[in-house]
Parts: sequence; structure tokens; C-alpha cells
Amino acid sequence: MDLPKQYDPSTVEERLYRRWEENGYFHEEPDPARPPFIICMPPPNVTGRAHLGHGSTYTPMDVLVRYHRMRGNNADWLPGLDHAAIATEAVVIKDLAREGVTRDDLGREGFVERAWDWSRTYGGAIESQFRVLGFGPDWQRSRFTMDEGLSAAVRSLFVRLYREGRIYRGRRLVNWDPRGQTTVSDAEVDRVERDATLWHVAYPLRDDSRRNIVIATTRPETILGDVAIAVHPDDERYAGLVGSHVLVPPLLDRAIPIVADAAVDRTFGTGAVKVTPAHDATDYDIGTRHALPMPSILDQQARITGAEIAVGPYDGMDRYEARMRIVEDLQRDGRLVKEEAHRMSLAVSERTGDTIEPMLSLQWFVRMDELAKPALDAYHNGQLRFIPERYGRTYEQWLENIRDWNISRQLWWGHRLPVWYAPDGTPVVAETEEEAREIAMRDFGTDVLVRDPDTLDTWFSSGIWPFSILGWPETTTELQCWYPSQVLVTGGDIVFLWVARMVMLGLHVMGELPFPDVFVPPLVFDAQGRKMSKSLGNAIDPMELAKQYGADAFRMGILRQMRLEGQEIRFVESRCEEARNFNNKIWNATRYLLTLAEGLPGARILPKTQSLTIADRWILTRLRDTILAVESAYDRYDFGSAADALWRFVWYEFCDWYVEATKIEDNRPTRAAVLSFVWNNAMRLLHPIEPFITEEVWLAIPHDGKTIMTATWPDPEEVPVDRDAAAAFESVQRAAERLRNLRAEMGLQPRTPLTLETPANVPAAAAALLGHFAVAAIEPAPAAGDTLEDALAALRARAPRELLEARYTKDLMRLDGEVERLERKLSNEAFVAKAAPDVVAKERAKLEGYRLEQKSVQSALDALTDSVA
RNA sequence: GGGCGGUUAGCUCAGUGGGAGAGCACUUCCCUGACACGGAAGGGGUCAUUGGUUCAAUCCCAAUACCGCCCACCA
Repeated sequence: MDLPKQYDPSTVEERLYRRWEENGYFHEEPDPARPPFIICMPPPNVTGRAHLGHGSTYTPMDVLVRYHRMRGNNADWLPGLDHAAIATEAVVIKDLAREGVTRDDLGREGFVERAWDWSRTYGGAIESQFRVLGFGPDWQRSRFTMDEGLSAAVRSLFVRLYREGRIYRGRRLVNWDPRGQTTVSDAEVDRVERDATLWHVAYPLRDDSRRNIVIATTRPETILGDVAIAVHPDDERYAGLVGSHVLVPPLLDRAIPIVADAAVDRTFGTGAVKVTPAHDATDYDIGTRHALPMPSILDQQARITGAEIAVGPYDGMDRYEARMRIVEDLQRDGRLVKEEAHRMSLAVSERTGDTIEPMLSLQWFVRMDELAKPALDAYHNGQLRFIPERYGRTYEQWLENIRDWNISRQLWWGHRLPVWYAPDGTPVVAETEEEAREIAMRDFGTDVLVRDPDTLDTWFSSGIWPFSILGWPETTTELQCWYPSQVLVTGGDIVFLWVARMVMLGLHVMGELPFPDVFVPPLVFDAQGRKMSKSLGNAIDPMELAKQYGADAFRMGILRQMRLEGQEIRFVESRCEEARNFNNKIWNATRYLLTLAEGLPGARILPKTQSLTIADRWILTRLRDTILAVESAYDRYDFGSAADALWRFVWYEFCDWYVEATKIEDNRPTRAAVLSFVWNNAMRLLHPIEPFITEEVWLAIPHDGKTIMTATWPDPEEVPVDRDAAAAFESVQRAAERLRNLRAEMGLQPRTPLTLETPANVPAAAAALLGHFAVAAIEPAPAAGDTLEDALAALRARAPRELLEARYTKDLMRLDGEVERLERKLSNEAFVAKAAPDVVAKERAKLEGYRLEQKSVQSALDALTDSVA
């Protein structure tokens, strides 16, 4: 066996992944005989590319599924892609623009065809990126939200909710994205801080034009749609004016009332606010409360329109042009009282970046209050659990303040509403056009129908993901065995956008929570705590990291930065480099195993317990502890702890101490079996995190089975434990460290031949180990029967006086400090009286230990000075 | 305006009611029969500030400061 000195992941990972996939190791069939472990992958956008966030959310899923598969569970990770209406439509439009074609040139059918082409050709590139990262979902079951099956599920859900009266059509205020030409959900609106101007405008009283009421606004163009002025009911400044009317400048062609409403903030601006219900959410509420008219003054291009109310010369102007013209006109008329700088948060479309215009529009909505209640109950009674817990409060807060969900989008790419309109405009809702015609024939005596052009919000299809991918509404075996899944893993930013909706729809449609646990991994930021973004230029491509360090190292690198309660990872690339080094360590330890002269026995054969040395017993004890630690960490979603525990075991315990110990004569008879056994177990423990190198190593050492993927998870009961031996070994470690410390301080050459007899108080097997690490000559050799301390003393005796003096003085200072601290503590009556007895006893023992040490160092120091004198 | 995190070594972060930790970086030594992507030894911190609880606080509580996240109808 001639293995290269350096592990090269590029020659391993692709080959192994292909083997796994070709052999169907990721695939699983429903098996009611075994406990299920199902994770529905949050479907990435079909337009998406892998980014570091996938490292923190998708790696844990892969780890969990691999772990549960090894435990013998019916484990499957169900993948898929989201059609991502807005993103895809934007990409296709951009594509078309290069050819000088617009969406409308193409027409709806052609455009949708084009979007399909794009999705099939370029879409889903992220799936091959996931393969590079070692993610192993059940690709054979991959679904696309636009697939016929899932589309049928969407139609079925819509019809069902409509017939239950939970879906309705209404004129409501929605977020309009003028650039995207569509409505946008609240959750897809970003708030950005902007410097703006606050204009103070005087509205003259209708019945006394010499008197004014002054309001403050950042959006003068909306004055055209004003229907009232509102003041706070308790505001004495305006108490006398409530009920009177003012004229709307600059046109002064109509009068509006002054109303009192508690929504008004008396401290802001002038304490009086203009009310434009058609273009502002607060105003809309005020308008509803006071039964005010709600004229729109903006069209879909965000131009001023006189369609519903007279807008004078501003008709047809762009919103910003109208704003400036109106300001000029107000100034000309002397109605602009004041202009001040104002910092405000502006609503911006997450996708297009355009300023959102709240607009009244006829849209489809889902009534949420009744759906939200069971979803809240499930959280309150503990059936639904968030990890970390604080995300539960986000969920709770959102559901408690839930508003009806606008589900219609003015896009072409997506699930078209299963809604047709009769000639009189009455909607007919049905799963198919045939069914719709039948209904129309029956109810209206006509089958002339026009289909609603809108498509559904992407989250409408994502909301039923946990059961639509299992074949719902058909009753499939998958649905019966694999719903609900065991855990949902997703980013904290979509707890309400997605999680809450899946819970509501799962409870409503399936009658059962889609998952009991929601694990929210931290978000990934750069080392300065800034969000990673292309525009900032600080985005790190996981593909690059995988190429440079290996996918295993990327996974390990990011998992080691995860903390259970953390809400962010400040990603440090050097962690991936460290992990690459870690893998190289694994590789070379394997080389050592494979070059042992005696060869490795079978995977699971341990020598008789009596023949095990203390080093053997120690590493086996540590192995058992590590198995338990890793299991517990995975079960708690504490991936950082699992990674740390494995790191420590593999590198610092197995490689640094045990492998070294096996080079000692005494350990030779048992070492091959113990090395083989421990390394085989270690690879299985590590496999979920680092799938590739563990497979490569596992296949190279004695093993059972075809792939580590389906090897059994290590059983702690199979690993013998000997705490006393482990403790003895640890004291040898401490002694070895003391020896090495002396050697280093004395500047002894490491290769000076060693003669160190077995100290009387050190077990034989350990003595050799000590000698191996001490690597320093002691002359004359201590006599047999001397203690370890004698040996150390003999070593010290050869050191230069100055060095020893400095060393002793330093030790003494430290010991003096400890002794003084403990003496003070123990002479404190309150401490002795009130502290727990075992604590007091422990402190006393510590003090005694320090005093003894102090005395011996002191006398050594004295002897040193005496000998000089 | 509400809610929630964080502040520990130069950097990124663990951790505990009773002697401050890891990795990287740094200093020194070493290619010792797997590994220089390595081994060994070492230096380095008033655990943000103030007050409280306690025999005892880096840890529990409160306030403050700074950093960050989420929610919200200050036009």
C-alpha cells in the first residue's frame, strides 16, 4: 500500500459521490417497520446558486439524515426546487431584452414556454452544486413546484379553501411594486433608511380662508387623494377644529373634513395628518373607521391618474415629477409653511428595489385568523418546538398580529389561479376548466368564461411542500409513512414567511403538524459581521472553498463555527483550511495504520480485555465518551459541539497520544486490533460531517459492508471502559508534559539518547511511554525503584543554575499567590460556615497540595543557593 | 417605538456560582520509524461599565454604554 503523503480531496470526492448516487444509496422506500426520519429540503429557487448560507442550513440536514440512516431509521431527505416566480420572471425578461423582445411581444403562452425552457436548461444548477458539497438527498424523489403533480395539489388546495370560505376576492390595500408590475407580500418588502424631506403644508379652512391647519407630509403628490385631515382626539390645539372642513391645496376644488383619530401621533410634525386611504396603510385604517371615500390617484405605472378623482394638471405625471410640481405650486401659493430634513424608512421591493406604493386593488386573499389559531395552540402547548427557543416568540408574535394573506400576483410564471369569470364578473372556482364550465352552465346558463390572469404567490405552493411532495392529494404510501417529517431546518428570516404557513396549512389540510421541531441555524456573515453580498464584494463562494480545501473541509469548517444559541456565524475562511489540515491528519494516521508490520485484523475484533494496556483502555474509554457526546450533540442539533468533540478525539487524543503510544514496545501486541477498532468507529462517527474522507478511509481499513453510508452507527455498549486505567494514563500524560517542559527549558537536544528506568510509581506500560516522550538523557540513570519525582529531580540536576533559579522563583510566586488566596478564603468564618461541606473540604485539600508543592520548590531553591554559597 | 441576541487573549469564539479555555496568529526548539497541511514547549486576558444578590460573581439580577437582528401604521 503506497499512499501519497497528502490527502487530495479532488481525486476522491467526485468519484465517491458518483458511486453513491449510482448505487442508489441516497434512495429510500417507505418502511413502516422502522422509525421514519424525514426531512423536507427547503426547495432552493430554480434560479439559485449555492452560497454560504446553504452551508449552515443544508449541511446540518445532510448530517442528520446520514446519522439517522446509520442508526437504522427509515431516513430520507426529500429535495426539490421552487419555481421562484419573481426571480425567474426577472431572469427571463432580462434574457429577452438581450434579443430586443419584451414580455408582451411574446405573449403569455410564449413567455411561459420560454420560462419553462429556461428552467429546464439553466435551472437547478444548484442541484449539481449540492452534489459537489456532498449533500445526499434522495434525488430520485426530487420535485419542482411547477410539476404537474404539485400544480394539481395547488389547485386542489385553492378550491378547497375557496369552498370553505377562506379565500375571497376583495379591494384591499396591497404593496404594489411598479417596476415589477405586481403586488408583493409584506414579508418581501425591505425597509431602508433614507434622507427625505418633510413638507409642512397649510390647508385653508373652507369657512374661513384666513385660517389654516398645517400638516406635515413626505409625499405631497398624495395630497391629490386626500379625503380628510386627522388629529388626535385629545389634542387641545385642534379640539375646536374637529368637524369643520378644509380645502385641499393646491387645487382648492374640494373640501374634506377634519376628523379625530387615536392613530395620530401628536408629537410628530404638527400633530395633524393628511389622510389618503388609497395610498397608505394607516390612512386606510383611519378611512375605514370614519367611512371615508378611498379614491386612488396612482395607476399601475405609479403615474398620477384622474380616473377616480379630479387631479387637475397633474394627470399622467410620474409620481416624483408630480411631487416636485405640487411642491412648487404650493410654494407659489404660499401654502408651503416649512421644509425640513427628515430621516425615514422607506418601503422597497426586495426583488426589484423599486419604492413600494401601497395601493387599493382587487386581489385574492386567504382569511388567516381561523387558520392561525391552531398554529398558535400547537406552539403554546409545546407540540411545536423551536431551536433556539427564541424563534418561537417571533412565530408567536407574527401569528398574533396576522393579517389576511394576499395570494394573487400579476405575474405570468407560476400557478395560475383556478378562477374563471362569468360574463357578469362572478368568479367560478374549479380545479379544471371543464369543471368550471359545468358550474357556469348550471349557475349562469353559459360556458363563456374568462380565466383570471393572475398567478399565485410562490409561498402558496411552498406552504404545502411537506405533503405535496409526498403525492397529496392522492393517498400514497409515502404520504402515510412520511408525513409528518421529523424536523424542519431553515433560515430564521423565513420563520413566518414559510414556517408559519406550512404549520397552518399542514394542520388544516392534514390535521397534523408537518414537523415537531424547527431548527434555525445561524445566518452567515463575513468576519466583520457584515451581510455577505455580491454588491459588497465580500461574498465567499462555497464552490471555491470546496475546490480549494475539499467539501469535507468546507462542511467541517462551517459546522465548527456553529453554536446552538448563535444567531450568526462570522465566517472565517481559515476554519476550512484548518479542517483541510485535520483531514490530512486523518489521512496520515490511516497511512500509519496501513503500514504496521503486523497488519490489521478485522474491523470489530478487540483483544481480550486482560491483555489491553492502559493506553488501549484509555483510548477505548475516550471513544465511548466521544460516541455519547456526538450522539447527544446531534440529537440536540448542536453541530458545533459534535464537530469539536470529534476534532478533539481524532486529533488530540487518537493521533497525538494513542498513535504515539502504539510505537512503544509494550503496546505492540494489542495495537493493531485496537487501532483498527477505534479508527473504524471514529470514521463512522465522523461520516455525517465529513462523508468523503471517512468513506475513503473506511474502505481502506478493515470494514464490513459496501459503504460507510449504510454502516451501523457506533454502539457505545461495544466499547469497553476502564476509568481507572484512563485516569492512570492521564497522569502519565501530565508527567510526560512535565518532562517535556523541563527538556525544553533546559535546552536539551531532543535526540539525546534516553536511559530512564521504570520509576516505581509509574505503571510499566506508561514508563515506556514516558521515556518515549521525555527524549532526554539522565546520567547517571536513576536506580530501579526510584519514583517519577526522583527521575525528574535527576533530570533537573543537570540544568544550569540560573535557569533553575528562574524557574523555581516563578513557580514559587504562583504557589504563594494560590496559598495566600486559599488561606484567606478558609480563614473566612462565613465561608466555612455557609459553603457546602464538600466545597470546603475540596478547598482545604487544594491548600494542602499547594503548600506541599511550595515547600518542595522552596527547598529546591534553597539547596540551589546554598550550593553556590 | 416594541421585542430579542451579543460584549471573555491580537482575530474568530467556547465555558463555568468556588484555581480563566480552544483554534488561528505570535515566540523558541524540532524534518524524532503517519503527517512541516506536522510535533513539542511558551508568552498573552482588571471575562464592556456600574450597582445589587451571595460566605463567594466572568457566570445570577438590575441599570448604562456600544454592536447586531427581528417586528411596528411617526405621516
